[in-house]
Amino acid sequence: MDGSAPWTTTATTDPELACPISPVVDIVFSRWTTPILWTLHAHGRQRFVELERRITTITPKVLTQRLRQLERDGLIVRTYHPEIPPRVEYEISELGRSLAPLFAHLAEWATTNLGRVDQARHDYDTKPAR
Amino acid sequence: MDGSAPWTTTATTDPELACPISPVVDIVFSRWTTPILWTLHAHGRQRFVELERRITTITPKVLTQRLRQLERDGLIVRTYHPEIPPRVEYEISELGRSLAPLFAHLAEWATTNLGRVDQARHDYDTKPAR
DNA sequence: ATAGCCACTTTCCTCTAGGTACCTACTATA
DNA sequence: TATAGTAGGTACCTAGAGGAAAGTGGCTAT
Repeated sequence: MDGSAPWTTTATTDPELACPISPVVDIVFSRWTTPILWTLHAHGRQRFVELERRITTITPKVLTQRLRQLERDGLIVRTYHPEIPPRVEYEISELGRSLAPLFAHLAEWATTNLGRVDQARHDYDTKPAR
Repeated sequence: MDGSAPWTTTATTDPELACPISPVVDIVFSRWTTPILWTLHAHGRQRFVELERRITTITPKVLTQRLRQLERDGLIVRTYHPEIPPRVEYEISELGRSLAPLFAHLAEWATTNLGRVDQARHDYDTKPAR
């Protein structure tokens, strides 16, 4: 590995993956994974119902599915307490925590540039003069 | 806006968007947008067929759809040359270029942590001891 | 005795991104 | 005449993600 920027390291070689970040996108940036990770990071260790209540529009089925996937990928840790009633707690793992600066970076980009995207969309839609 | 980290600025207020980066994810991280942006950044201004050849598995229909969306969002610029045969060139816009450090960051995370994800998956799959 | 809580699970349904395949108009080349 | 190249467009179809709603089991509170 040389010290050049990641941008320049990719040749045309890879057949399907012309893009080294596609795998990360699959793992981290599906529709519900970012809200879950974000909520977990923002509010710390939480139970199922807490997540359900904070991410108001998610259904329990999908929440379970995403949590299982995130657990399998090692991004969160699930702790089961065999009490009555059962108690389960979810928290971000060390690996998941390593995404924090990335998310912060993303949030920063959002605050400064989301307006430009809206503007671009408006411009595109209001001048159909080809 | 105070100077606190983006992480801490989100309360439970937002109904659907418990997560400020969801909009960015919708715009930038769909299945084909990252390979397209990556390829455009890595190889500079390109024509339709060049993109098609580099992102080997994409179909022309989808490539058109994604390019249109990226153009509308202001992330790329499309230049039409009314020649014979017609020539069209795509390149990253300034707004799109502002994503570069983010992508580099992502690529870096991928190289250092993707192996851990694989390991976590393997661990999860090979110890069904609940 | 009924209702409720928790953490899901199950079934069924919808919706859309993406895939397949073929088409357009024009020209250069063989 | 036929083929290839260019930048797509169009119609049809499939698969998978996600939504809606109800159920489960064990206990507790009223």
